[in-house]
Amino acid sequence: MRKPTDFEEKVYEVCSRIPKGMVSTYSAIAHEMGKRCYRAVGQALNKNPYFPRVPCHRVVMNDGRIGGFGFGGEREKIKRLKAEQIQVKNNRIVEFNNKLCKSL
DNA sequence: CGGTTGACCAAGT
DNA sequence: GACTTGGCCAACC
Repeated sequence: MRKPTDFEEKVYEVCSRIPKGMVSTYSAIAHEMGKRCYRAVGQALNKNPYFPRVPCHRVVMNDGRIGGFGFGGEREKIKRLKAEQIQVKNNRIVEFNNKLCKSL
């Protein structure tokens, strides 16, 4: 396994700050780092060496879509989200604007 | 050091 | 609604 870069560590750190029952977006995390590297954020989460520690399933697209998930695919991600009272309908977060946590 | 690859985004068709 | 295009940025080869 490769050692995570500073960039990736920052992504994991920010991601771990997302409160339970809330979600954030790749764009928001990138913005928190003062850059627009939303794609790189996604790649960092795909590797995600700190799986249980970092709740990467709370990170979704800017439109409220699910996006992807390395472990088990979107199905598993939706399942995990439902366990935190975040409901997903037709591949979209229900009341996404209400659950979204933009400031970390 | 140039080209390809993504858990992306926005605008156009 | 879906599909395509161009842009974006770090990691990888």
